[in-house]
Amino acid sequence: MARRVASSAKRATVRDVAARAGVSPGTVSKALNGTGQISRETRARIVAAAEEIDFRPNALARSVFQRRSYTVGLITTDSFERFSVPVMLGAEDALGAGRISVFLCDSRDDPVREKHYVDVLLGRRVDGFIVTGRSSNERPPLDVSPDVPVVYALTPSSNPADCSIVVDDRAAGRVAGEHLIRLGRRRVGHVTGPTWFDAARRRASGLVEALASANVQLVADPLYGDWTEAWGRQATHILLRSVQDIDAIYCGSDVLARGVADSLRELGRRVPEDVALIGTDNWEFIATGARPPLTSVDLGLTAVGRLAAQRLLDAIEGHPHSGREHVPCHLVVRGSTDDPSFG
Amino acid sequence: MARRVASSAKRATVRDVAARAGVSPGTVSKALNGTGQISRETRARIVAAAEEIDFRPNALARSVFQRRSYTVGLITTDSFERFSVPVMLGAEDALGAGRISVFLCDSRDDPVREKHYVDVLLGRRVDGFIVTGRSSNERPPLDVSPDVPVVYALTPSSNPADCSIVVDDRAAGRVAGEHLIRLGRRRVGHVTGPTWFDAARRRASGLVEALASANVQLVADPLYGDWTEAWGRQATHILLRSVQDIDAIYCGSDVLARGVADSLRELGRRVPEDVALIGTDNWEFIATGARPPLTSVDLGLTAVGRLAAQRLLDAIEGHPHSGREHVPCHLVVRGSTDDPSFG
DNA sequence: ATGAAAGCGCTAACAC
DNA sequence: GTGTTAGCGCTTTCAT
Repeated sequence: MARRVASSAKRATVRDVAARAGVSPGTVSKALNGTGQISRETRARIVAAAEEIDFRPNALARSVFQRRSYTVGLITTDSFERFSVPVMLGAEDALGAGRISVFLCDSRDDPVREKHYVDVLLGRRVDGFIVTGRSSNERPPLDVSPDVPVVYALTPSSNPADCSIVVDDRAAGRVAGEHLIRLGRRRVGHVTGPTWFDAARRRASGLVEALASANVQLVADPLYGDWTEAWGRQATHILLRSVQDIDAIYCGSDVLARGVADSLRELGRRVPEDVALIGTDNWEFIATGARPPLTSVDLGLTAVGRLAAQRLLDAIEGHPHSGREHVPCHLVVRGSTDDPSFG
Repeated sequence: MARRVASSAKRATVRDVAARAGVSPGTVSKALNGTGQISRETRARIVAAAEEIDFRPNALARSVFQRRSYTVGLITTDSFERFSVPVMLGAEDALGAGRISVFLCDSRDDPVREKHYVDVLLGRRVDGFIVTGRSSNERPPLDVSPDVPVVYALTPSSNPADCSIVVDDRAAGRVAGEHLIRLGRRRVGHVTGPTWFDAARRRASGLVEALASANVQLVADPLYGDWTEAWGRQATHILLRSVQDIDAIYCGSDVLARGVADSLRELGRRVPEDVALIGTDNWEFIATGARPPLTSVDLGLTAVGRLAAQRLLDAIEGHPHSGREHVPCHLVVRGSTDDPSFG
């Protein structure tokens, strides 16, 4: 007693149930799992006995010889920030529905921590891993034997053969551009994050592409900066100073778009009447809090997580996927492009 | 072969190591765990053999008879939003350091889902649970047998005997009030969230208390509304219309404070020169993005998670804690109260 | 339809 | 020091 820690209170086992129901342990197993042939009556007796003593089969013992734990490791390099969270949510949701439990690991972008987590979880015999992070930039593959399924979500593996589920940044830019063209805007500017974010460059090229289809060019080179409201404000000043008749701005993030919206208002331009404004991420909180609420491209982060989970389950079942897969994005229209006077 | 799914590739066992090192399985166990007496030489041989075949002990098998899994369940009622995330981060951090793995569960505030998760994790023989949520409001206790340790983080159990780690909302209001008094402000207003948030009411009373110590009263009743920027803006108009010489506003959240800051600027009041402004939460992103950056009360959410983990570990070791424990908050001073001209 | 026995991978107690 | 044995809780042949 004194040698046992508090948590290890003995719980009911198949043997207890067997004794109570007057059968053998093997029979209990069959009855409760629906395997083998059991008479209707004994099964009822066994089920009753199990409930009476609150029997809960020990999943660990089962996993030992099933060679499967029905658990997966979810590794985020990025202290679950704004972007990894929806991904994790989607993954957890999809896995939980399949009765798979999820181990949460925050590697903090530290390879040593990551290795540690992988080792521990391998010891726990996880069936696979989902790896996620902050950006669309590539990351080195997880260092595990090839027979352990791994799916990368949001942040793809640098090995193109690995299964990676990512957002479609290029399409995001395109969707924004097409919307602006549809609205009849022709003097379009672009404000975004740092050039070393693949996402920023891809969104820009998607935008350029969409505009080109309508024979429109950006009024100025994309303004690359950092992902802050302050840069959004500053970039607006730069843009308006150099371009007189700008009538639309697409931003690489909602945060940037907020900064832009604030500066536009202060400079006397009306949104959307004078300048239509589109953000990216569809971060509810930011988009709806802005004045006016922001039209934004939703990248489908939750769907990324959900799909990653699906692909991982497939791989675990022996049907691995390979290569990168893009999740479609979609536009969410709000006041910053939806001019009520045109309604 | 065909009957095995991909993930169940056979991994090395103690027996394999034993064969390779020319010893018995029992000896391998002792050598690798540092138990029993083993000659320096054989141990070296065993360790070498283990590494050669990449042996990783099966934690599940070990847990079966150790009656401990070294895992805990982390249940959030709240799709890890802004408030639960730092808590979870802190918990994961503290537990990971103690070689405990964390199961992530998003109950979405649905009792049925919660029960499901608890059942599954009990089957996995978790050593305990941490339960977290969005608000400071009480929640019903988790429905598990009393010998399973549970710690509530952020959202306390309605049973006061349960171990709950919470933020100190009253102190938050007090800290803000004391800071304003120290700055020489005497005409203080308060804008906050809905009355049915315990946190809102407690912060208000803490503020009132601090002001009272300096013989100061609020210039108007606290303005209760919702936790949005829009309400922050609206409340500012209300306040300024009814009170002429207001010189400070404390807000129940940073989001509210942002709305207030925007309206103050637009109404021609300078922050902090004319009106000092304090928010709550210290949400980096919001606080630093505001103009000027917001002074804010940091509630210590990460510390809540970390402490909850610590308390849970204690309980698992047989030293349960009982009752509510408050984590101290602290003020983070930024431009909205820090008038450079007084520097 | 049910029971007995063997075994998953690991460790602890007891021999030698 | 090291090997042998038994057993954690569960499942799965194989008898009966």
